[in-house]
Amino acid sequence: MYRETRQRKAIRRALKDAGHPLSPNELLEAAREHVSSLGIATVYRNLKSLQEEGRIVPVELPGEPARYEVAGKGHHHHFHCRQCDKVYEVDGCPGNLGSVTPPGFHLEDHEFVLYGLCDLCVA
Amino acid sequence: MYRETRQRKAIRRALKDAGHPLSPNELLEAAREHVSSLGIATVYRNLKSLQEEGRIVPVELPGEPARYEVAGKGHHHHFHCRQCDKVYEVDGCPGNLGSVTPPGFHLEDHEFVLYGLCDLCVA
DNA sequence: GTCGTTGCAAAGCGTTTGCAGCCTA
DNA sequence: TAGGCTGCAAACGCTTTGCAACGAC
Repeated sequence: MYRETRQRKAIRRALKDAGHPLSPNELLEAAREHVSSLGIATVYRNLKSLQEEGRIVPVELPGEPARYEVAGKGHHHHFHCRQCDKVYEVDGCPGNLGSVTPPGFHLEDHEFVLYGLCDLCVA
Repeated sequence: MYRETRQRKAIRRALKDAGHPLSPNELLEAAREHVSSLGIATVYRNLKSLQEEGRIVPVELPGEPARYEVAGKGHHHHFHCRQCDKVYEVDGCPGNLGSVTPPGFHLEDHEFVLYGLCDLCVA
C-alpha cells in the first residue's frame, strides 16, 4: 500500500540510526544527509503514515514538540536532559500507581518523565 | 508593581473558582463572564505575569496546550480524563524514582501523568 | 500509465508583539 | 497625570493542506 520512496527510506533510516526520539526538525536535518531536497511537509506526512502503520510511536513530553521513536520497544519511559535537550529511554517503571489513583477513577495508562542531567552532561 | 485591573481580577478569580487547571482558552471564556470585552492577548499576558509573581504554575501535559493552576499546592501530579478532557490533581507520588534512573544520570525532577476516566465519566 | 508521493507555497492554529488609547495608582 | 494595561490586528513558529509535477510499481 505505501510506496518505499527515497524520502521514506531516508526518514526511517534516520530514525533508526539516531537511537533516541527525534523531533520533526531533527529528523529533517538527519534525513537530508541522504535526500538533500527533502521538505518538511514530507517529513510530517511520513511521520503520520508511519504512525498509522504502527512502525513508529510519538514521544510527547510536557511543553515540548512531539518526538518520534521506532515502535515495539515495550513499556518504558523517558529522561529529558535539561542541558543538551536530548531524550533518553529508561527501562522499568516505578509502579505503585493504584495508590495515587483517586477513588472512583478508572486508570488506563500513565506517562512518566524524568528531568535532570544525562551522564555526558554531568561530566 | 502590578496593577489590579478588572481583567486581572477576573482571570485570577476564574482560575481559583475552577478548582482544576485551565487552558488559556477555557480561562478566556470563564473570565469573560465578568469582563465580557476581555481579549485573549490579555489572558496570555496575565498568565505570564502571574507566573513570574509565583501566583500560578503551568501544568504541561504531553501533547496538550499548557494549562494553569494556582500555586502553592505542594507536590502533586495530574489525572487526565480521556472522556471529558478535564485535568484533576492527584495527591501523592509513586516514589521509587532512583530505581529507574540510569547510572551516571543526575535526577532533578519528574513529571507524572495518569490517563483514564474520572469518576463522573465512569458513571 | 496510474495514482500515490513530493516540494513548494499558502493556509491554519495557538501564542506573542506593536501600537494607540485607556485606566489604575 | 504617568506609565502600566488593554484590545485589536499583525506577526510568528510549527504543522497541515492544495496543487501541479514526479516517480514507484
